[in-house]
Amino acid sequence: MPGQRRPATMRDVAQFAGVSVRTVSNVVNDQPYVRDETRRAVKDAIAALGYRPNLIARNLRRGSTNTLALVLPRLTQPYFAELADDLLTAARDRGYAVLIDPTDESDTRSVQDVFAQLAMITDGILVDPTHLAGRVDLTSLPVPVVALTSHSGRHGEPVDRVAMDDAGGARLATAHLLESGRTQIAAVGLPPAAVTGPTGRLRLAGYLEAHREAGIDVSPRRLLAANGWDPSEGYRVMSETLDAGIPVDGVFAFNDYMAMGVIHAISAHGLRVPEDIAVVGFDDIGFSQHTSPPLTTVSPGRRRIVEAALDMLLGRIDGTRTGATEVAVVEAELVLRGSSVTKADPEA
Amino acid sequence: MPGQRRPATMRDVAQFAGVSVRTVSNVVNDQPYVRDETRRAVKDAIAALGYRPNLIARNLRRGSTNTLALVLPRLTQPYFAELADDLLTAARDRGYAVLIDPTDESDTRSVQDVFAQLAMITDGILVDPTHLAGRVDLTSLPVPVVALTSHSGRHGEPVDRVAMDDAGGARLATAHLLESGRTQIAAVGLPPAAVTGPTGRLRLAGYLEAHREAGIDVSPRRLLAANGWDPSEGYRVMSETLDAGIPVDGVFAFNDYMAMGVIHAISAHGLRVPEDIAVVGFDDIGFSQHTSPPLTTVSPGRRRIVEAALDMLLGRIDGTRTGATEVAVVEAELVLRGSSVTKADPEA
DNA sequence: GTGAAAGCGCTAACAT
DNA sequence: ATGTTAGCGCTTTCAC
Repeated sequence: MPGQRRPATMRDVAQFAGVSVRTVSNVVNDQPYVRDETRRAVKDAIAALGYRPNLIARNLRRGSTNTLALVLPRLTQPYFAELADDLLTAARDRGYAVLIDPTDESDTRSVQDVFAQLAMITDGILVDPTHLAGRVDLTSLPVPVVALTSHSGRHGEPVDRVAMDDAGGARLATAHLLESGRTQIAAVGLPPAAVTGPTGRLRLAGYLEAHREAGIDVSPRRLLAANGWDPSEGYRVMSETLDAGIPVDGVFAFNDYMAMGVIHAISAHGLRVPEDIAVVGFDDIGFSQHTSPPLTTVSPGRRRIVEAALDMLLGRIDGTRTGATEVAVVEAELVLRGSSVTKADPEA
Repeated sequence: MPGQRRPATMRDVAQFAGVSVRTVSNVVNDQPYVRDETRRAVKDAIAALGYRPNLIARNLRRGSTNTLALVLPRLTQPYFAELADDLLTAARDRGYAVLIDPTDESDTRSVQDVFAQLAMITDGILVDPTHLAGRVDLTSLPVPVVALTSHSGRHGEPVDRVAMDDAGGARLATAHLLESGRTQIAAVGLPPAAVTGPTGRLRLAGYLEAHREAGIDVSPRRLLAANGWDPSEGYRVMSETLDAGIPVDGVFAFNDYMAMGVIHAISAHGLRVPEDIAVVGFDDIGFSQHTSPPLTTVSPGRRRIVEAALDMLLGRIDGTRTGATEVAVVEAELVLRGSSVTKADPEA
């Protein structure tokens, strides 16, 4: 345990420099009204004493902490890890620290308490609310909240939010499979996936809509439920389907992570991707470029989502954004890769 | 912007309950010396006013924040994401919030400042120091620090640390390949990988040692440098090697994430894993169970690393751990999967 | 068992 | 342009 000496306070600096604390504060906070000479003396004193302003005291006084909270289920979902990474970097570049709070099922705390606590120690909260469905009232917190949600299309939302276009993206993915001649397309990731919520419903809706537009029937045997959106479930569900002899020539997995397991199951059954079964995922996580074959997927525009959400939140915090809650929808994009397009068939 | 009313303070509660703030504080902090009757009255007042103790004020007074910091390069590396996830959960279960600070090359802040700031707003810091090599002095911070490092074998470390057994794990991985009859084993991930540092050196050392023990020569043509430990580099490096016609029948990739790219490159060249080339990675990230084929890898004992580090750090914080710095080494384990073992050949 | 009051280190209103 | 001081909301020493 080093650094034993009591850290220098503002008073120490003032005394050392022969000025008042007021002046030290002015210098530390780059206030204009300080003579250059005085400023210099104070800076010297600061350097001499190794003074650093106590941020907790500043927080108490100012009532703000320069910290944001990010609430999400688990970082083990690569999409969330990459989302968090983007946010961490973006927030850091704007001078904010980020507290990440994992609130999945293993969490025994009261969700409302969690938010109340976070509200007290941060200036604003970003939250992926899908897994909290209704267990928390985000409207009565003392700090602004921006939700990162699915695009439900509803209006008059209780909090600001940035939505990805789940249904639109799913439609793109499915239409792409249909256009390349696939007609027996499995959808992987329906409820009872504990944490699916609206996201799963919307991606299913996009899948259905694409079929409707193409005039192709959907078989309930190819609507596959998963208990969680991870590779093991993708693997299990796909294996069972193939074992059952259900014909499948394409798969739309509701996320990339599951798609990994799907591809694994397909090759374990001696079938080829994409020749026998084409696979498309959702999320465009980093891995997807380097599966074998690389995964065609829907990019939800993660970067833009983070930027938009941060803009909204900081706008609320500094008061430049006022008035009714806003909803921003970020468009999804199809990223074509080898898992859905054969080399001989790059017609897309 | 809801919740307009000024939050109730301890004084409000005291007044409402007809007691002094001292008593309210006693009740809030579960101090013994309060009459049951009084306690009840205070609790009622708290409920009636919706009082919540102001954590910032408490922090200032107590000089502690119940928050830890985790400093690492990027969450885009799945190993770090999973490490962070483990820590977040473990810390949450012990009543600590976690601030994650990404400090990679894109960071323009002074590393020393970053730590000084974090030290001010947290009770302790966990850091993966490999990417900070020497740019920071962790010994003179006002809070305890525990480093999550490679096992260099050195003693008299300046800070507590928990090390994974890089060299031992790499030896296991390589020995496994050699024992299954591979003799032309590429090592993927040598410097100049910007962020490699000791980790890469140690994993290389294990690779070399296994060869020495087996009496098999190492060809420098199969020591492959990477610019970063991600799939695209694994892909590039492996492709170039195969294109150059360098004979390879096994690969030890210094992490799983690169191994994804390696496998991709191998199949893109029309070769099979493991029949033509066996592949082993390092980290045992979640994905590795569901690549095609599943990836044999070295599990560094991530969970145990996190638990040990948290124990150390909290021990220093609450003073139950004192004295000289400690080093804990967590043993690595080989996890056998399909990328190194053919079905016909499960001799391991 | 409870009350009064000091003070954590800072910011900013009020002085001059 | 700078000094003096109140007070952010809490914990805790000191009284009783």
